[in-house]
Amino acid sequence: MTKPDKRNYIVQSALELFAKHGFHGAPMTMIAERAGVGVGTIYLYFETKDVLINELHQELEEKMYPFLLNGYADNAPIRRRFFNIYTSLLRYFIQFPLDFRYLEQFYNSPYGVAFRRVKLMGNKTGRSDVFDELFEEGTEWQVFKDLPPVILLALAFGPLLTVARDHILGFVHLDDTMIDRTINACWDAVRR
Amino acid sequence: MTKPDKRNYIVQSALELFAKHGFHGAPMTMIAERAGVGVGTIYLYFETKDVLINELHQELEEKMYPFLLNGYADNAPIRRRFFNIYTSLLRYFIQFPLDFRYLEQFYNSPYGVAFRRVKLMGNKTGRSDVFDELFEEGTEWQVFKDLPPVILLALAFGPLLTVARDHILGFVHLDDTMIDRTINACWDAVRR
Amino acid sequence: MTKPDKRNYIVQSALELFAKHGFHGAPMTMIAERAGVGVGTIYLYFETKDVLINELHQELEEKMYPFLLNGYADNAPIRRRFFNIYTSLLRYFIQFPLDFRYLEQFYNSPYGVAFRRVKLMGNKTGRSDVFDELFEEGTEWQVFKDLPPVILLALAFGPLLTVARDHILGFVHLDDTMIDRTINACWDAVRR
Amino acid sequence: MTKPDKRNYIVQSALELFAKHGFHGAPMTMIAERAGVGVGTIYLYFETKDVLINELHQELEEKMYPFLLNGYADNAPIRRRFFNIYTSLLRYFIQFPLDFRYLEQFYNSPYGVAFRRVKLMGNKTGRSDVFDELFEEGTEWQVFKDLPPVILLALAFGPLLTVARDHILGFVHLDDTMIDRTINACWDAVRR
DNA sequence: GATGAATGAGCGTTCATTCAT
DNA sequence: AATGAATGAACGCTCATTCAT
Repeated sequence: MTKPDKRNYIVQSALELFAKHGFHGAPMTMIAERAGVGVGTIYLYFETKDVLINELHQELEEKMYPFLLNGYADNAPIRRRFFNIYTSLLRYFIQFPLDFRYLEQFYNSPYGVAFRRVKLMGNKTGRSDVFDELFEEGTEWQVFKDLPPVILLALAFGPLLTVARDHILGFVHLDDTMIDRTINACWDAVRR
Repeated sequence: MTKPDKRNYIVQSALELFAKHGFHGAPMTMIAERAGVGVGTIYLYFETKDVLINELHQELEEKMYPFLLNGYADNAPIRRRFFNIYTSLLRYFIQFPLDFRYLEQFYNSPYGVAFRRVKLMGNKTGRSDVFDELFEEGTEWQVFKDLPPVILLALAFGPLLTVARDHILGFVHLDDTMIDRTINACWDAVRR
Repeated sequence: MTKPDKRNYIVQSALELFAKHGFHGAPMTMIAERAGVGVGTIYLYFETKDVLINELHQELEEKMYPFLLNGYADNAPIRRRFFNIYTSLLRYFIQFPLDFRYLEQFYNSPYGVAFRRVKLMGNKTGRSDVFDELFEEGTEWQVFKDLPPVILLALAFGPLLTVARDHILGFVHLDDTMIDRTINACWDAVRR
Repeated sequence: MTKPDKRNYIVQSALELFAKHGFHGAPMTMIAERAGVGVGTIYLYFETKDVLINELHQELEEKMYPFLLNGYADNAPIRRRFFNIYTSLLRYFIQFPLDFRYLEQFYNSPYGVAFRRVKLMGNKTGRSDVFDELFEEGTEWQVFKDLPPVILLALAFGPLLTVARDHILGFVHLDDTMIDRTINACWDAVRR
């Protein structure tokens, strides 16, 4: 097992356990055991549990971003871009349910709130940029309803999160058709 | 202090502390202290901390239900009923941010998942009934899009949760106009 | 076992273990076990291990103080007072070797240094008062050598500490005669 | 870097860190880092941390010994020899506060107690020899009080340790005059 | 010889739960 | 019914020591 391997095993183990049991339901010892390393080893790569949680979030965002941008064209019509990116997002959630469950926990915790607060104040690089751009442009061209960006975002993001969770928990099954119809409904919500 | 009084103090204290600090950030001793009772007393009314968490949820739903149904008329047009109930819901969240924060945590935890699983399987009384009825009828009359009820629910619920949280966290301010526009957007999402 | 009993068992256990093994050689679990209580119980009486260490020191000083002042007369000649208090001190160390070993560790650690620093700056109540008085008066009356109080103190305290330790470790045996001769020698050191 | 160089860097680093932070406040990794070597390297030269601590003590004594004997003449009068050696000792402590702090910690720990026990039983070479000789001869010639050597030693050593510590901690300033007066006072303590 | 990533026993501390009063 | 002192398993984290390279 080479050095970066070990870090990956830890990250993967943490992802799975945090996703399944929540942050405080997954002790460091359990993460270490599942990763096949000693507890101390985790602390070679992550200063504290908090750091592990935050870096995991960052890695996930970095992994998700290119996934969302796949096939995305800056100059395509807004509607197309909307469909493209939200379909990608929902597919991503479905394809990587662990990531989704993790991110949900993250944003629903002091970690995520702190993160959003920072993000909404200073404008950081990362996921929101492309979403922000889309909504700004759509508002400017009067394609979208006259609502604050935060609410427009909520109208599209909110249902997707709910729907993805329901799918993962088995309460509904999202095939391609259903995904498309769902995104369509979100589009109806935001478009003028 | 009569018996049910004590129970109420405990419930209120638990609500506030869970809402503010999360389930594992609120020790039983702290709950007892704020409620003005001994720790042991809590265990007279609630077998374990888990039971307390679940019963708190149930009480909140029971409190919310009449609030939502205020002014609700079974025989009103579907659109009106939709606006009525979702506006009530969003107002409730805004008016009782503690309740909202609590419920959010609850549904975003193993407690809530278990609860929903039970609810969606067997047919329970409770909140979803009136929503279910609304969506069933709306689908039947072809007012709503041809989507599974779970997804229709998500299209209206999802944004409301997101938007309520953003309001409580101070990321956006929801006044009456904004609430109305938001519900309108949700209506656009579900209506055919 | 009544409530204050428990605290006493803890204090006694901590004293013995700190004296024998040093602060970091005596884990809280070991202290609890020897005291016949659960670990958590210690934390009912002492906020942290540091607090336990500091309160133990304070209790010891409070216990020692009346012991030193036994038979001490403010208006006796300086020489008599000197003999009285230093004989008492040495006897105390010999009679309570645990206390001595504990205090030695305490003053030889960041805890003790911090304590002395505070004491030498602001003038606190406690042990040093009577010693200080003695040296001030003795200097004023030109009974003592013309040296800073800190050094006069060292000339009497230093050998006593060394000698007490040697006695406790069994390197020398201090009977009454030997104690008297030792104090006499200290007197020769400080007197003009 | 030649082999003995590495050992020296380790020893120096250990001295500084033990002196500043105490034995258990100075992890092996920290010692290695400051020495500019790998942790494993320390274990090439010292079997365990305990061995490192003990060998460090031995090296310090070996360094101190010639320092004390500087200008010391076996055939000089006892008084002169006394002044010579104790002045040297106090100067050494002041000039090498790191050494002093280290030695203080050492003698105030199980390490030091074990060391002294061995020394007082068997007859070892080292520091005490010249002190022992001095006190034996002084007692024989009736220059010193009729006290066991251990106590005579304590009467001179004790104040010096206390006074050196107070100087290093900044509680008093020892210039040449003060050093001389202090040694004088010690002489008064031991001389008949 | 030299390294430093890896280890896991052991630390100080917390907190859901119990039970004698 | 009501209490809160008492408990100890379990937590996050540290660090002396090892060993493959």
